[in-house]
Amino acid sequence: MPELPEVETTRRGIEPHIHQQTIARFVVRQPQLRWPIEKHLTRSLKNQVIRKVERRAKYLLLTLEKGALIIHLGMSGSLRILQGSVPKPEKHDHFDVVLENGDVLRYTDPRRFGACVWQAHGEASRLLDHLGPEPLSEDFNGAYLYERSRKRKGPIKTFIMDQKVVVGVGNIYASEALFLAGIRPTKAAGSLSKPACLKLTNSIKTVLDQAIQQGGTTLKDFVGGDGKPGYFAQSLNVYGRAGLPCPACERPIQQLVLGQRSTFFCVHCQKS
DNA sequence: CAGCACTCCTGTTCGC
DNA sequence: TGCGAACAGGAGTGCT
Repeated sequence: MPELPEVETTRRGIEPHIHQQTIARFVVRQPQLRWPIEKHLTRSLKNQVIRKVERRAKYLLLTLEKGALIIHLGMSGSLRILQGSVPKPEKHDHFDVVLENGDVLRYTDPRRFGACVWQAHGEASRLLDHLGPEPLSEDFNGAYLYERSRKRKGPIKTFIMDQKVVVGVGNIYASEALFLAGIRPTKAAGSLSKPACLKLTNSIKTVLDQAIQQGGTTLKDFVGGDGKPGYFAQSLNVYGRAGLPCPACERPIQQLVLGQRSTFFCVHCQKS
């Protein structure tokens, strides 16, 4: 399921192929994603040049001349570059961005939790407006997390998954970062000490960095822009490993539900 | 504002 | 073996 590292992996994979390329056609086969794909895009994207390929949180931003195409991969989405003889679209291939040079950027998303929305230049973005800092930026640090979390009674795991607090930390990496920091996921966010906040921000950065370097985590069907899977799954310490031995102390990993999300941790290694 | 629960969807896994 | 139920999950939305 695409979290920040998977989205960044995708961005890096497609960027060299689509940057400064002109869109010849935008073909929509299934407009019913999280929000319907606007019909006018089929006409209006035509002939526009892709000026920038960026990422904000888990959103991919293709900046064109008149605005930006905001793409979210949801939990089962992927984007691939197709070159040469383009294979026939399959069941869940919902749209294609066809370039003038014949290459195709194809969006696939079985569960259709993803999105593709148009953002005209100058318009305020409902989607991007209220997002917290990027986890890998200097704005996200121990002091920031400490300050933001004061008086918050909810569990720290839920807190760091709140996109208004910090973006891009999804269910997998939240569990992994808390393991690395030795912090119990259930601990009230507001009760973390300053050093714990510093440790946690560093752990989040470390986990995300490593995942990006390994091309993301492929649990089921994630593929990067080049169609290849990620390799971070083999680096997971706790996620999805309920009952299996903790990599550090060999006691069984525990599982519980926080904020309606499965949460994994080690009772022995995550005491603070 | 904080903190929930609900919602979208389909592939996979589980229980009988 | 086959069937339906349960589960997974990002994050916007709406309610208390």
